[in-house]
Order: sequence, then C-alpha cells, then structure tokens
Amino acid sequence: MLLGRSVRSIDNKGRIILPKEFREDFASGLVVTKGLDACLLLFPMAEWEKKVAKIAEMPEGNEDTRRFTRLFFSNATRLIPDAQGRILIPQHLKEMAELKKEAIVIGLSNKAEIWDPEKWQRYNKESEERYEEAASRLGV
Amino acid sequence: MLLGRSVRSIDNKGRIILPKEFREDFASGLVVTKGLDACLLLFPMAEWEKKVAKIAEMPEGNEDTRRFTRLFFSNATRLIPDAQGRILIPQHLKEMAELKKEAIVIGLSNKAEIWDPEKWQRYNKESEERYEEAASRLGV
DNA sequence: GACTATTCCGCCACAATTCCCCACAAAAGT
DNA sequence: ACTTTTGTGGGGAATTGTGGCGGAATAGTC
Repeated sequence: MLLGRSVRSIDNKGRIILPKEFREDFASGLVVTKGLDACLLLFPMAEWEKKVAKIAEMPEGNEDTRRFTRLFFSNATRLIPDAQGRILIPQHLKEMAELKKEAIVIGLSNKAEIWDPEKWQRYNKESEERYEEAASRLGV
Repeated sequence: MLLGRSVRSIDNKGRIILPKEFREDFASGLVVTKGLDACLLLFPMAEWEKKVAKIAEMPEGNEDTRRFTRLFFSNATRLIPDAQGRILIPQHLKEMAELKKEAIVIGLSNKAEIWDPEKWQRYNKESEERYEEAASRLGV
C-alpha cells in the first residue's frame, strides 16, 4: 500500500530514490507516465495492466480515443528500480513535470505521484480550502 | 509491451533504428502500413494477424470495406529488422508520412507509430487540452 | 551471358547514455 | 555512543544509438 509524502533529491544523473516503504510494490517494475496537473504518475505493474485493459475497451477508430492513447502510451516508460531503489526519470518527463533538484513523492494507495515541490505546495494550498468541501460532496 | 517515445535519426539510406525495448516484439517481423493522421503504423506479426482476422469479418461487397481494404493492404509491407534492429522504410511510405532526417517513434501498447517530429509536436499540442478531460473520464 | 548501376545489408568504430557497484553521509534505533 | 538502516553521490563498465564503409544481391543494359 502506497502512502505518505516524502521530499527526495534528484541527483545530477536524474535519479530519484523511492521511499523505502514503496520498494515492495515497485520491486518487479513500474510504469511512469504523464499524470494530471503536470505531475508524474507511477503505477506498479499490476495496476498498470488494469489500466491498459480499461483503455483497450475504448471505442477504436474514435478520434478522441486515438488522441488519448497516443499521449498516454507515448509518455509511458517501463522502469525497474536499481539495487538502491532508485529510478531514472526520462528526460522528456522530467521537463514535463518541471522537475529540478528536488521532488515530492506521494503515495496514493494503488499508485504514486511525483511533483515539483513548488508546484505541490501551490496545489496543496489551493486544496486546503476545497478539501472539506470536496470531502463532504464525496460523502467521505 | 510497446511504450514510450524516442527521437530517431534516419540514416542516408533511409533506415530507422528501432528502440531497444521494441526489438523483442518485432524480432519475428512486422508490418508497416499507412496509419491515420499521416503517420506510419507498425504491427508486430501477432497483432497484424489479429487485425487481418478482424478485417475479414467486415461485410464483403460493402463499398466502404472495399475501399478500406484496398488502401490498408496495398500500403502494407512486411519487414524484418536487420541485425542492428534497423528497418528500411519503403519510399512511398516515407513520402506519405513526410519523413525527412528525423523521426519520432512511439509505442502504443500493442503497436507502434512513426511520425515526422514537427507533425508530432503539432498534434501533441492540440491533444493536450483534451487529454485531461479524457484522462479524468477514464479515472487515470 | 557478362557488365554496370543501384539498392540493400552486415560489420565496425565512435559517442553518448545508462546501469552497476562501491563508499560515504545522515538518520534512526538500541 | 554504537550499530543498523536508509538516503546520496560518483566512478567506471556495459549497453545502445549513429554513421560510414564495403560487400552481397538485384535489376537493367548491351
């Protein structure tokens, strides 16, 4: 189960060290891709396959489907953490998420996300206000 | 699983080096054909056969079917990557996709596409806006 | 049939990137 | 305070991308 938030440095080879607690979920590999709100999404393999199955059900031939699958898959990369539990983020994804020297890694139960610290803070602040509101709307 | 995006040079003999990760899927050969939106489509043999089977189920005699199958098959070429994992794109397909000195190769799970870089960028930009919408609908 | 021209493919070498390993620093636990 | 675990950095080996050269295969011409 992926939980929590941690600040991670990105070394000058572009590697990010995953939190210890995440290693087990990601041990057999993971897929990074473009998430919403300019963050990166990390799926454990099992979760990724569920996602792929879901996408395969979308109506083929449809233009929106084509657009979506092209973006979704073309931004995805299969990664396997090294012996120290680090992953090397592909250049184009690092740019997309505007990652510099540091990153925030957050767990979201069945997947994880990586954010630029500044962006995360901004997003967080915004969310604070809407949190209660959203929670009650969702009936949590 | 075909994933990711890479920029590839086209050497002066018209060869494109497939990304390392794609080799396994394409090792036993592939079929290139005309894709939608002026790109080239690459099918691993197994996927190609599925496609053919599907097309065989289309109502014969129907004019759309005739039109489609003629285009689809007449543009298709069977290729086998050389020992270095390169493929030689047929002239007429290169022209069709307006490929020059560089190409973008993208993985789409069960197939791959080749784009002219400029065209891809333009297409990508257009899709960005609709991406979030489609993604949230899918619960990504 | 032999010669030539063109296309195609394999090999090699260089460059760049990625991966693997080791060492150290910092933090946590005893 | 010492040991253990977790995070960080970097050197160097291995892998991968790229372009060039030359030989094989094919086709076209005399």
